[in-house]
Amino acid sequence: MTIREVADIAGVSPSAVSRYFNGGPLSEDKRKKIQKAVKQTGFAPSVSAKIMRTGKSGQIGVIVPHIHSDSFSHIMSGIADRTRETKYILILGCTDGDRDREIEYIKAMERNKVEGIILMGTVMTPALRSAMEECPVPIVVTGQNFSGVPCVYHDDFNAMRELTGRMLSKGRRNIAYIGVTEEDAAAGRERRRGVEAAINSFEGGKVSLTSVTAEFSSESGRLKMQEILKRSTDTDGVICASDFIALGAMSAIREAGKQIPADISIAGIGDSWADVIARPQLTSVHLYYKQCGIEAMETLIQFIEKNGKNIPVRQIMLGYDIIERESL
Amino acid sequence: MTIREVADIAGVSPSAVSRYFNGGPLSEDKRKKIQKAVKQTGFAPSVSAKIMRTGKSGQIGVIVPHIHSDSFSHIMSGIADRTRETKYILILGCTDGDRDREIEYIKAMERNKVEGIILMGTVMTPALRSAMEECPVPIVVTGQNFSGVPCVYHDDFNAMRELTGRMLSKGRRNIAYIGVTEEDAAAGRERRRGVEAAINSFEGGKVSLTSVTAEFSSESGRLKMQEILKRSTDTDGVICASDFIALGAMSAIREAGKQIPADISIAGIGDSWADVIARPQLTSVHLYYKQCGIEAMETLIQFIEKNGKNIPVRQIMLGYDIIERESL
DNA sequence: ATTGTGATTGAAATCGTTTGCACTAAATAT
DNA sequence: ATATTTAGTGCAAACGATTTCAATCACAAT
Repeated sequence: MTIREVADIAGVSPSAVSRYFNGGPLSEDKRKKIQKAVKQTGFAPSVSAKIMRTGKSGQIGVIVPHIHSDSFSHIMSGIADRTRETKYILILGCTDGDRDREIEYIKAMERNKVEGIILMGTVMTPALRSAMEECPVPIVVTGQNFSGVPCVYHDDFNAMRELTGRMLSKGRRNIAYIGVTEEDAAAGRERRRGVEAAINSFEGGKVSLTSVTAEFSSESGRLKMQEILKRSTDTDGVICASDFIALGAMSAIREAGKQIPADISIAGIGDSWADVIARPQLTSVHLYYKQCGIEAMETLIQFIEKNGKNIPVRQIMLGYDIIERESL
Repeated sequence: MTIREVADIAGVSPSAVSRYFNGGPLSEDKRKKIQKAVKQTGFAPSVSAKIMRTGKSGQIGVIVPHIHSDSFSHIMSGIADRTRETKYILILGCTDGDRDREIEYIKAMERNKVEGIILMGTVMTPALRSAMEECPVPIVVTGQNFSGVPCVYHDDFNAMRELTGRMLSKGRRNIAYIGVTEEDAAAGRERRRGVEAAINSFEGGKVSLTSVTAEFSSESGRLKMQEILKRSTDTDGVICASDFIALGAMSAIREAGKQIPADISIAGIGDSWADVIARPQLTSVHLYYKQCGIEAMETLIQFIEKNGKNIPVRQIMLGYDIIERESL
């Protein structure tokens, strides 16, 4: 079924039918006739022909490291929500944590004529930066503050600073921090800096800090906590760079026969739904993941509609909420 | 940059360049020249022009109710994994549980010339069935056994039957079942039937069963469990239609001052990662979600390549593993 | 009666590929 | 030596929309 056939049935020219769909000048008379023919045939214009002619695809690409993952899937959900209110459709690329694939997807999406890309950021490499610079379509990054690039991210630094401050104010003085790789600027560097800032600026007495680096998993958190408990027996507070890690660390603490929070208090970040399942319930920081997705989409759409011109790079930092539960 | 320009640079005809990419007859000489020109210009053929001409888009649509959700995101992850090994790209439609949107997406994807669709099934309505029948591209359903439609799903019935049997064999005789709406054939009807089958065929003595229906959430599980505890004080075993529900129910049991599993044992299904976070750890049934996604993609590709002709409808039922933990 | 105005209208060009076809030249079979 | 295949080649016609442009028409103003 083509626009020509519909035109024939309605007794008008193809141009008229096109105008019917895209809103050019059209008499009421023909509008009616076309409407009838369209309803009768169930005709819908071919998207690819439209792309060909106009160069606009109505497609937006999303690149995500892992689609299962509390944070990414919530961001995704925000993106999908906002997308639904628009004319755009979503193309998904899942890298499974492979950095080369990230770049491949940018190029593949470019070839598919997406109008914009949302990249859920993890680590920024030089190769990625140049791929982004070469990319002719706008890219918005989530979860990371990549300099010079539009992005929507969380206030990881202050979230961790305040969280740590909260722990210090409850009298804990021998803090352990279980972080993640510094390659991840947001979850790695910023969060660690937040913890350190809180400790360095604390004026209520002497405080010690031991830091270790873990993977993004519960099991890794457990292992690292075991190490810490073996090394420094006086640890009385643990801050973790993710809830996964924290929940694993809780197991280790319990296995070592210590009470939470009596002997050791602990907190994570991410406000995972499992936090309230754990006993004691885990104190955490709520990050606005879904909102992050919505704002990213918003930013991208603005970029696309304004053709990326005369519009300053927008970097949005979202706030956070400390959710105090039993573990602190 | 078009195929024509590259052809000019390489000093050949556009046809030759096309054949270079798609593998028609081509002399080694020209192949070299074209390769050089392509590398030099970084040319990649326009996808939409290709779609226009061939009618094949290389796109596969995925319709998902909620992208965050342990089960759906794992299926999605399987789909993405398998897709990566193919020439296809993924288009995502997230319905947020809206059934009308499910149908809208089928039509929208059809318009976008996807070559096939994977639909993560929840409830099959007459409207959905007719939308699927009218759809000219193949559709594979996951998680549900829709009659006459290719699908990949789990053996919900036997999973629950065996799980319940396991509980009975540990001496529990007053079973409560917290299910979900029967509209969902897999999670609702099949799982309930499995529980009932185990109880009806049990020959080791008298067994009682009380059933209630909950939502798919932890909070709902907690509320329903409170009801049950109020109603029948002798309940000594609880089976839940999801891990979420079970984890919520555990809270209620604990709040009522009962011990798990001493007073009441409990089990769920889904093998969520939070099961091992909970105390006691929750017994559950592992379902092969990721594999489900992989097989769905596999089935769909076969359908597409064979043009959907002369190929019997494939309905794949995947097995399960009962993961016995502390709560049983 | 003539001209000007503004709204409709359809013919035709265009977007960037793929592919059927006709054709050549070389290789093989008769 | 001739006939037949075979591989390689480029021309030109699609694919199905949008959009420019010139033509048409009704109507008002001169």
